[in-house]
Amino acid sequence: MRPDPVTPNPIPRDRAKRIAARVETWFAKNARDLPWRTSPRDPWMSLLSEILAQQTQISRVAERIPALFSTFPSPTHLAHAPEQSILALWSGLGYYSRARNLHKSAQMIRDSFDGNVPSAVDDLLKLPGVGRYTAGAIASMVFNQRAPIVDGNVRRVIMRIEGADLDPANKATDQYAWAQSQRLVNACTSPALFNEGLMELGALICTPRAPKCAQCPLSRSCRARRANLQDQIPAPKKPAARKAIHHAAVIVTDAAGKILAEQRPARGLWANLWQAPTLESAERAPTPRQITAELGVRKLKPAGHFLFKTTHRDVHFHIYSAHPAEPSPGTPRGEFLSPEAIAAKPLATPHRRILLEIAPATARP
DNA sequence: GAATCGTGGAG
DNA sequence: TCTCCAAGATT
Repeated sequence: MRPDPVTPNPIPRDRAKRIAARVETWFAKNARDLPWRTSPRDPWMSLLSEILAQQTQISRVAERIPALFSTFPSPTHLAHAPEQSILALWSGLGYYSRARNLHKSAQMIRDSFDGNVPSAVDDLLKLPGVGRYTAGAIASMVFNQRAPIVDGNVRRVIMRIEGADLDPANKATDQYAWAQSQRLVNACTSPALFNEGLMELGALICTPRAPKCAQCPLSRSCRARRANLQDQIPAPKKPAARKAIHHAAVIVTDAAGKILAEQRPARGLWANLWQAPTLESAERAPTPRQITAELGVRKLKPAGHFLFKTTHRDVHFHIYSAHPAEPSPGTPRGEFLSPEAIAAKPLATPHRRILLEIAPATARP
């Protein structure tokens, strides 16, 4: 950390009141127009937007909310729909466990909360996929309760105004942020206005890089600014090491032009999503011999390759085309589907390209 | 409790 | 191109 760290102290009550009032005033004038910011707020649309917003930029959430909310206008609608239907709408968003948890949450809301999104933090925490932040966000922003929230924005704003140059990897830093968030929300006038305003301030003004201190309503109270440390707080986290892995994806086309697709395992990367039959290897690319043996296909032909990067892996995709083995004893995992049926499946993102772009371009029998 | 879970925007 | 990280949660 910095050679001269500032000691973290609880925000005094009068300072907290002053800061909260400035945030509320600023937010009343500077709030973005977002689909879920209706008056009054719809609790279900708010929950949808909060789940979507986990580790996802707000602009992308705003794009997706209309389709999701019109397809599932209430928890009950989603509770009665197949899991695949929400997964399909989630395509390309990442963190697909959010979609599966949301489906379970909708059923829990239907069965245990009379179809209404609960308002108490303790009840919200019972919903799968709803953690401390999301529970506090719904309780405060929708139901105006004095619940603290800490997301990336709030953590950054608090650390800066307090000049708290703490190790982001340290668990104590998290506790510190939650404690300060609680003191601030205790001192504000409207928890709904203040909490959402604090996040908005972090998103628009107190940004990770090049914060717009000249426009900030808290600049005079900001200790990082006073010490010209706003660019060093918070300190960056260590990047996660990425591992290379090889996937051999095989486009199998039958005589009728249908394409083989299989569902991925329920755990791990792209859990439950669909893909072209795939072999994975940590060391090297699977050989044609391994592929034909494992997948029970014939006439294997190379059809391209590309690199797909995720946070933790560099996935080298080796694409092949092939025909089904005849007769069928070895006939592979998955099922033959029309291109239209495949397009409607929740596809693992790289397989969207493989099955919808590369497959039509490969030769057919 | 460290590792895992995606994808894309912004600089 | 490369880094950082986004309205975090789960195991």
